[in-house]
Amino acid sequence: MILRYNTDEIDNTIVKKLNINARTPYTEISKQISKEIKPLSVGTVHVRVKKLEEAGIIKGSTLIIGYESLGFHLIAFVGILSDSRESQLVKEELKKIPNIVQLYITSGKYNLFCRIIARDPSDARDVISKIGEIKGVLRTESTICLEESINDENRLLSNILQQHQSNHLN
Amino acid sequence: MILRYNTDEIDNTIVKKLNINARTPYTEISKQISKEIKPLSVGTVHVRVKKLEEAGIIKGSTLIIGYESLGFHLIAFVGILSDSRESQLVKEELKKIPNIVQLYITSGKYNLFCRIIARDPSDARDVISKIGEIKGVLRTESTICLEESINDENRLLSNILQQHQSNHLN
DNA sequence: ATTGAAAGAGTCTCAGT
DNA sequence: ACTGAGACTCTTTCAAT
Repeated sequence: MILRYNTDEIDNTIVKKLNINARTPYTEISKQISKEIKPLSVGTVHVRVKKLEEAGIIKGSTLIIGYESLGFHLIAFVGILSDSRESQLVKEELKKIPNIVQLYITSGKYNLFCRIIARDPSDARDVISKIGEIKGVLRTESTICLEESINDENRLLSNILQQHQSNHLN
Repeated sequence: MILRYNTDEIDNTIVKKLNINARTPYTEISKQISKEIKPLSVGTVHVRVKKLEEAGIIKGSTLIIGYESLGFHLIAFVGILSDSRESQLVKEELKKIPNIVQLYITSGKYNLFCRIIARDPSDARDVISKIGEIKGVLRTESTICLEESINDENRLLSNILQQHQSNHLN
């Protein structure tokens, strides 16, 4: 259940700092906010983080992994056209492929659209073939990435939070 | 500088646990590995995390943000065809749009390919118009997402790490 | 590379405001 | 909603192995 919640400048600062480093100690957040905005105790930082979690704004924390360091150098986008009667089945088969890191049901040219991470062009070809061989998949169209310019899901965050309040939802 | 580094089962377990929750205490990781694999002190967990960071495998940690809770309900992929002589300029202009959370230079049908997060269809339309109005952009093609099935950059991780070693790089 | 210990730092809760 | 204090837990370093 997502609760209504209006964020203020203090929440925004907390989220921004934790977004840069999820292990930032709350004591340090408290110190910095006390200096930059207004005096704030550690206990309050703690309570605020809890509320942001309860509101569904902070869903958790995770590592930023260097896939390059692990030998994965290739990213591609794959549009999939599938038999609409088989779409549920196709989706389940796609979920079995670990290289698919994003998968969306889409409107427009394709029914499904995904982003894959692969070791190299040959590995990518294997993954794309595997997608093409799924029963119900009619056609795929791939876009190979040559260079990553932006990859940061939370890039929007500082812009949203500059508005000093979140939307009201239920 | 990325160093050569071979991960073992212990590194893999550390990465997996931190990936699920970046704030997992090292003491707890140490306890769990001691139970599941072999006795391991907290100090060693600490040293191993540091090495994984130095090797570029752990690049940092971040929050998982609930964009739905913040009023952002729409994801779209946008393929961009641009005048190749202006591509550097187009890229710089695209970087100014905060809704673009992924941006790649690509080969194939498009020169550039991006993924955007927007509040709603009308907001998405504004973002896509803004992209289309950039000098040097010839054409865009959008794919609107109806449903998110997978969105987890680190989904690959458990599969890679099951192999119990990383690739050798420099 | 790993340990165990120790000092310092951080977490988390709660009674009081 | 915030604070400050207290008990507990975690981090981080390091000499020893």
